[in-house]
Amino acid sequence: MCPKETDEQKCPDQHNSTECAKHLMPVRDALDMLSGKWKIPIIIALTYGNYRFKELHRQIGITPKMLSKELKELEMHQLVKRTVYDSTPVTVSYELTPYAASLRHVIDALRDWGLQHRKRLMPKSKPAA
Amino acid sequence: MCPKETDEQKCPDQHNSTECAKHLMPVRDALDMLSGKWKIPIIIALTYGNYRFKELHRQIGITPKMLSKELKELEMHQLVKRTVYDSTPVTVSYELTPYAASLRHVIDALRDWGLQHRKRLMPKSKPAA
DNA sequence: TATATCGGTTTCCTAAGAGATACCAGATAG
DNA sequence: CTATCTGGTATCTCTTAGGAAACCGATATA
Repeated sequence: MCPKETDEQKCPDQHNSTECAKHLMPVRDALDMLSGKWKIPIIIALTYGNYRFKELHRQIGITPKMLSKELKELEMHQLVKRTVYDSTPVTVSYELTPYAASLRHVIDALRDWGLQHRKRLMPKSKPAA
Repeated sequence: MCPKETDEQKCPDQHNSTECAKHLMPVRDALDMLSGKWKIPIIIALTYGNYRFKELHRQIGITPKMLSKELKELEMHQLVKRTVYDSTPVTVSYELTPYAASLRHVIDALRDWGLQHRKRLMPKSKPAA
């Protein structure tokens, strides 16, 4: 999101496109923050407490490369705080910032809709095997 | 989502992984329905009224291939209704189903968070140029 | 001296997402 | 007879997301 906003998306021509961008852009911003394979698992893991890098790596099964990338993004967006302890070997702890709590409502909305949608589309099949 | 659920995601080992999947899977489901470049633009366009295929194509600037794919998915998920009129040439109209209204709350939550997040991260820069 | 730990980074690779372009059949308008 | 409209498909290409594996320097343990 932040670096540049050349993201030119068109829209129905009832409304001019800046008007439309104003509707789309924030949704895109939020979605960019949550989509991808690992953001939600990481955030949910961190709601249960602080974790060190290798702990996250092992526990959610993400490769170090992805984990490093995702954590950097989350930190840039002020959702995660990174703390280095100069123990030996160094340990680095990751925790959610208080601001991250603001995502709660969004994630809840997603989960609620996802739950009822699954029920609607597969009424009697396997209940989350 | 629907076809198969082999999507094995791990999770912090405080909770067993089925427990954790129960948290993650619905969020994934919802996110799958909304992420990607075109779902939201299409849905928002259709909230302003019915559109024919070529109209959507021209107005939101999506290629026919992608549009076709996205509309099929939305229809499969009962969010969009497709109606064929045997005028000449045939016209096909797409509209949101009443069920699609259930997404309203989710999209609003995303937009609200996106708006305040943008303000937080870029307090005084360009206001959606 | 060898091995393991820590938090990453680097390189290589594949699969998926997405764009560009051409094309189709049927009918009508010029 | 040709061009144009419709709702799409098919093919080719490029870009991005993501995984696998090896590696790094510093330190501790065996």
